[in-house]
Amino acid sequence: MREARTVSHSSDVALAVASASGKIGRRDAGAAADAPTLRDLALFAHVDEPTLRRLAVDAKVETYSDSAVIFRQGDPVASVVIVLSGHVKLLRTAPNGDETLVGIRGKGENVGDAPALGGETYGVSAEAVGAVSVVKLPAGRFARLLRESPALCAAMMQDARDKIGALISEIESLKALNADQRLARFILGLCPPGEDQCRFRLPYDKRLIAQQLGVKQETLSRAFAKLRDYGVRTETRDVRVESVSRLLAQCDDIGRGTRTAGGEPR
Amino acid sequence: MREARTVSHSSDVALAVASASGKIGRRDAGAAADAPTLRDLALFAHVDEPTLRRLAVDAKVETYSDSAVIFRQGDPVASVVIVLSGHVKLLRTAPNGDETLVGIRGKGENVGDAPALGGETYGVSAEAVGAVSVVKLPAGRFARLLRESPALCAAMMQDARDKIGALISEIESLKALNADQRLARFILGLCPPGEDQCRFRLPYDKRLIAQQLGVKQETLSRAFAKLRDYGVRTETRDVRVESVSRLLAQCDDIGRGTRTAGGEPR
DNA sequence: CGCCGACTTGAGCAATCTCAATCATGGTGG
DNA sequence: CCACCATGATTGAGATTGCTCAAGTCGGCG
Repeated sequence: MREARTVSHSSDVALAVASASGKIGRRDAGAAADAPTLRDLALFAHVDEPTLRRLAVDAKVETYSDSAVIFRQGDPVASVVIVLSGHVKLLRTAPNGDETLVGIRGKGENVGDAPALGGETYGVSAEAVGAVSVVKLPAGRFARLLRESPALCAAMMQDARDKIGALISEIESLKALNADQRLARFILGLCPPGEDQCRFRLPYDKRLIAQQLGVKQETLSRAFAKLRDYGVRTETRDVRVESVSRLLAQCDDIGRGTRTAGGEPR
Repeated sequence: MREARTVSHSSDVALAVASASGKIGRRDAGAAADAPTLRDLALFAHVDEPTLRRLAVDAKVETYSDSAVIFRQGDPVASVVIVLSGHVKLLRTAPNGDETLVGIRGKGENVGDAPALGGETYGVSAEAVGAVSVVKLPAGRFARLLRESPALCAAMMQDARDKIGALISEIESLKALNADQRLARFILGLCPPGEDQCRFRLPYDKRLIAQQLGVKQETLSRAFAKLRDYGVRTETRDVRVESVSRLLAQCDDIGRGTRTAGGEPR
């Protein structure tokens, strides 16, 4: 029940779009001095320049502090929200008040869907996980441009396809995998590609990971413990995977009770 | 003609569509859904006539018998498939061969996503549940028209939004509800709106329902048994719900173990 | 130094799965 | 018309997984 209206900062992004300003791009522009912020987003990579320029008008960058509400399920869709830094969690609230985590969006990801012309409402609530900054593009203008720019349309369609694919994968996970396997898959998804042995930091705390995987925190903790036997070592928030390929191969084994622990053939 | 192994019938739909003005609609009393027009599909309700007409060129109606494969995960996307009658199940196959049901499409529903321009592949397999007839629209032409018709684009975008919303609801179900509650919700979704007491027939067999809900068949059977106490009576495939509103209200109760709720001993 | 939040660990219990047997039901061939 | 089989559905009993409740650890920070 925090209602701090925790937007701590809000600024025009138009400037940033017209001229890469360090504050937003947060990377030394270098040769890409005229590469606008919106253009940097993978989502808009192939969108035509004029459309992007018009999108940038009225675009705003906003920052939120931990647990701040970005929009609420049921609110009229006012803007397209894209994460610039930090993570945003998506929650679905049931009629009885229960909240269920239904997704987490990170850097570069579109938090909602493409807006329709008319007055629709958000199907989920979005809330900041730690400090977050986002770009907001007014929904009305966005919807209009959507009708005029096939490239923008294609981009949003691709985004929708990707989202659908990801959601289907999650359903598959929930239906077909047990907690240990889901965690293994989650870890594998975090490993940088290329190296077989790797080391990285969890993107957010374990409580949130537990919700994402659809298990209780205690169960997640035990799952982490189990994965130690499979070459996944964690200390607090740092993870080291001894062999990505091996973990991937053993994914099926994990979760089959203790019977084949030692690799016993039957 | 084509892989006639499972396809028992294939015909041009172009005629039917070209004369969308209405005469073809229900020309003969054929068995299941014969030669409907594209315009009759809710999906295309607001698409402009010229686009629809061009879509209809090369459109085919095909029928499949039980368990026939309509397309396979990994296959290049050849067409947009829309169900005319019967049901189609969507399966995701894991690298280890496990198949998981990730969706069921019924009459009027688009089986896949909007096709992209380039060579993408299906992310799931589609298989007939009982006898099925579908319209197939060539993917290439569809993708092209998508770029030229904002109305078609809007229609597909809305379809994507709906799908995403449904998938999120399913994830919410899987994460937050137990088997009994999921079944209750499923039943509620089948009740025709309006009446408080109702009676209907399950759309497919309980085995499939179990997969859809992510439980084993035995568990589903016990869940049905439990719902009897809440006014849901089933005999084989017919269902009678004594009070939809009451069931809806009790949805939370169902599944809270036997401890709370001065409940009923059986 | 002591508290707090995040995490871990333990013990018992509830939900679900597994294995197995039984029971309808419908179709089929004799 | 009936014995018989195939399939789906139900039911029972025991094994597992994951949840709940309850401590206990750990690291950081005022």
